[in-house]
Amino acid sequence: MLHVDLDQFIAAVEVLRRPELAGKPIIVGGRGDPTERAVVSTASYEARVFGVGSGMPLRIAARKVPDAVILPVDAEAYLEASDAVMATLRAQPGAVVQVLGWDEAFVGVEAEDPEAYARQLQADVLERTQLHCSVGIGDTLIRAKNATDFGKPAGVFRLTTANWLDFMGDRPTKELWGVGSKISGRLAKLGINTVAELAAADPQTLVPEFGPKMGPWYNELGRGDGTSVVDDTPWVARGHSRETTFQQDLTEPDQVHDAVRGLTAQVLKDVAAEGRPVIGLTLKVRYAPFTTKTHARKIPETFDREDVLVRALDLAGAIEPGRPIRLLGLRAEMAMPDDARKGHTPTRGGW
DNA sequence: TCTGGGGTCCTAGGACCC
DNA sequence: TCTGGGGTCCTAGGACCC
Repeated sequence: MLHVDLDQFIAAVEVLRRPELAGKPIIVGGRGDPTERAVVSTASYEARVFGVGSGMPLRIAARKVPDAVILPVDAEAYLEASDAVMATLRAQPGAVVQVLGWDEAFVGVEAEDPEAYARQLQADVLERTQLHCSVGIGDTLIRAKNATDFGKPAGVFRLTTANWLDFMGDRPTKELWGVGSKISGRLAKLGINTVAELAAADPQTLVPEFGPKMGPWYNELGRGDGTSVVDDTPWVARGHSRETTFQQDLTEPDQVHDAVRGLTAQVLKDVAAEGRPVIGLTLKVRYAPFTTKTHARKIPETFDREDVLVRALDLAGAIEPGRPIRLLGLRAEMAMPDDARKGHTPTRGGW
C-alpha cells in the first residue's frame, strides 16, 4: 500500500492563493498575530531553515524568522484543497483510500509496479490541485508511513520487510508512528534507544512497563509489522470537543461561568449536527502556568440541552478556586451507532 | 521560550457487585 | 477477624497524532 503526504501542505495552499509568496519564509498559525498565544500550524521549507516547525509558539517562531510572512489559519481553504486531493486519490485505479488528516492518506491498491503507480498518482494530484506530495510504499501501513519521510519532498520511497532495518534500524525509536518523547524516554531507561533494539526486544519484557497491550505493540512497531489493510470505512466521531486558550488568564468565577456556557453552546451545536445522544462530558482545565486537569461525568439516559448545560456547570464546580485559568475545554462523548466499526480500532497507531 | 485545537486510545485505581 | 477471585463501571490522567 501507499502512504501519501502533501508537502508543506498549508503553506503550499497559501502560496496558490498568493503566488507572490512563493519562495518566501511563510509561517501559518493562530490568527496570524505573533503577539498572541498561539502555535505554528505549518512553516514553509524556507522558514524551516531557521528552525521553525509545527507546534512551536508563534511568538518564538516570529523571533527566529524576522522576515517571515505570518498568516492566520484558514481551515476552510485547507479543507477545500484537501477534498480535491482526496477525490483525486479515490479516482486512482483500484484505490481504497483511508484519510488520516487534511494532508495525509493511505491508499490500498494491488499494483504491478508500485513506483510507477505512485509517480502517476503524484502527477495526477499535481495536475488537479497544483500541490506536490510525497509517497511511501510499504508492505504494512507502518512501513508505508515511515517510507514517506525518505521520499520528501515530492519523491517516492519503498520500505519492506527486507530493507526496514537497513533504513530504520539505527534511528531513534521516536521516529516510529505512535512513539513520542515520553515513550522513547521510558524505552531508553530499558536500554532501548534504536528501532533495531526495539525490534529485538522480548515483548514480554515490555509488558511490566507498558501494559499487556502497548508493550507487545511497541515491539511490533520496531519491526515495522502490523496490518496491511487499508480501511475506508466512513469515520464515525466518538465525540466532539471545543477548547479556548484565553489571551488573559481567567481569575473570576463569573468569567469561568460565561466561558463554560459558551463552550457548551458550541459543543451542543457540533453534537446536534450528528443527531446522536450525549453520554458523557469531560471538562478540561489548564491552570497557569501549565498544569492540566480533567473532570468527567457520565450522563444517564437523557439528552436535553438544558441538562447538558447544568452538568457542564456542575463540572466547573470542581475547578480549584483562586488559580488563574489559561484554557478551558469541553468534550461531549456521543453514543455510537450499533453498526459502527465493531472491532475496528483506527488512529493512534492502534492497529 | 512558552506552549492551539481537534481528535483517539490505553492504563490505573477505586467503588461496587456477586 | 481477615479477607479470595472475578467482573463491571467510572474517573483521572497520560500519551500520541494531524
